Amino acid sequence: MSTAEAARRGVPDAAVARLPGYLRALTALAADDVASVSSEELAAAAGVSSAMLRKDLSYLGSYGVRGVGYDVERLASEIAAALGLTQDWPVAIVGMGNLGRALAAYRGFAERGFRVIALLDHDERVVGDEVAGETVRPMEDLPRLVEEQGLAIGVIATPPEGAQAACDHLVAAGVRSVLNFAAVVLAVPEDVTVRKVDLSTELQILAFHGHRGALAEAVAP
Amino acid sequence: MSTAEAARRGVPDAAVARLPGYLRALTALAADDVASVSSEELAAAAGVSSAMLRKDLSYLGSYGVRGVGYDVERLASEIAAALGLTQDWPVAIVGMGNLGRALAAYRGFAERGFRVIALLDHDERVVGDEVAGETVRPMEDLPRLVEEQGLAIGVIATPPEGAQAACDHLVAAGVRSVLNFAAVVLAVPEDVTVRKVDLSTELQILAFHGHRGALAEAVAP
DNA sequence: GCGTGTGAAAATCTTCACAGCG
DNA sequence: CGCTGTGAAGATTTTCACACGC
Repeated sequence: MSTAEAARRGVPDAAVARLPGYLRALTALAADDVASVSSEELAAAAGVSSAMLRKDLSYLGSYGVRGVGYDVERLASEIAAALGLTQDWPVAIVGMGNLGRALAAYRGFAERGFRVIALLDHDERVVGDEVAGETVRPMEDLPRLVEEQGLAIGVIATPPEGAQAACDHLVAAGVRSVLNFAAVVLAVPEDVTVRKVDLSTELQILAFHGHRGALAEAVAP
Repeated sequence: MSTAEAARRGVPDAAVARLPGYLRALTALAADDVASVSSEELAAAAGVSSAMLRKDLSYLGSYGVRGVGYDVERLASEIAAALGLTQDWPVAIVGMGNLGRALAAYRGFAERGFRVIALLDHDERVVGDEVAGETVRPMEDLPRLVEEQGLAIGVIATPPEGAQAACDHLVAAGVRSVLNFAAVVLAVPEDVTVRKVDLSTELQILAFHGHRGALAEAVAP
């Protein structure tokens, strides 16, 4: 089974969400010149069970050697291929407030082919500003960025009120992948994928667990 | 069934993860002076199905009225109680690099009882700096922050290399909830809850879907 | 009548455990 | 022999559909 075939079939969402973790662990191993790794070792490095790791990898194909393990380089490139990281992913950040500026300065994008090609804001008072060495552009530039530079991913870092409008602009221009940092639910056509990153939600989930732990302790100390 | 009882029993993790979304939608409705809402309406606002919303709420108790819907204020306070948001949650941010500084300046924490009470860094050249109006403290202050100020949540914004050490410091001081922005898997005792926020993982998942969409199109246009 | 609350069914995800292959 | 790959079992999550109570 080729990687392309595997990708075309259904790799379960839960498995896809773990692939970046495996890839990171493999990259770290490769940097330490480790050539081969067992499912047990790799699973430990990625923080999952070995059974789950093997099952996840089986959705991509059979890239291990029984009785031996996985070739680190080989497996890393298979996972990268499955995730679509052999191509370039031009990214635009929309919304140049506190968060947008922090993201623009963040170097984490550069890895793995995610290239920030534009910073945008709908506020004409912000357009033209210099942020992280780039000039902030108006939203009207989006269609050209998609057509001429293959813009594929939009990052929304606007205040909640402006997020849906920003998203609509991105979608209208042809962007089909959106990473949303704003605390709102975005409405999009079904061929558009949205993922949400929300600090406040994460803190509230932590609060639940902290709270629950305290309760459990009070009941059965 | 009281909220405390419900919290003590198992609310499924998947349901807990959605409660903050419901709470946000309810807060928005309350701000618009909406007094009552149906599961259909609230579900739409939170981006889930109405069946799922009702099931999730049923884990907390029966706070709706058949044939009518939910009282917005009442439901909001029940969910807040279930999440443990009636108490204060002092937060410390560890790591004053780019990301840590952005988080320190971010106002989103202030909501819902999450109060940033300290900014820390292990680098003595950074300790003493002024960030967002606060003086950066050394890691050694952690035990005192836990004892004297009830520090409950640690946010790790260090580079990957320093994340495990930062986490160990937090755990040793008695913090049992950690929000990890560093791209590593943290090892913690099992009574500590860790949640991870990772830009790079999210982008890779988006790449998978973008890639997959393109493949599907190539096969069956 | 209407919309909640909930058993039961369906779908999805995780773990188990071992056959199979190098 | 050792470790992968995988059916089958088990657990969890989501959806369905309708009884129930205001």
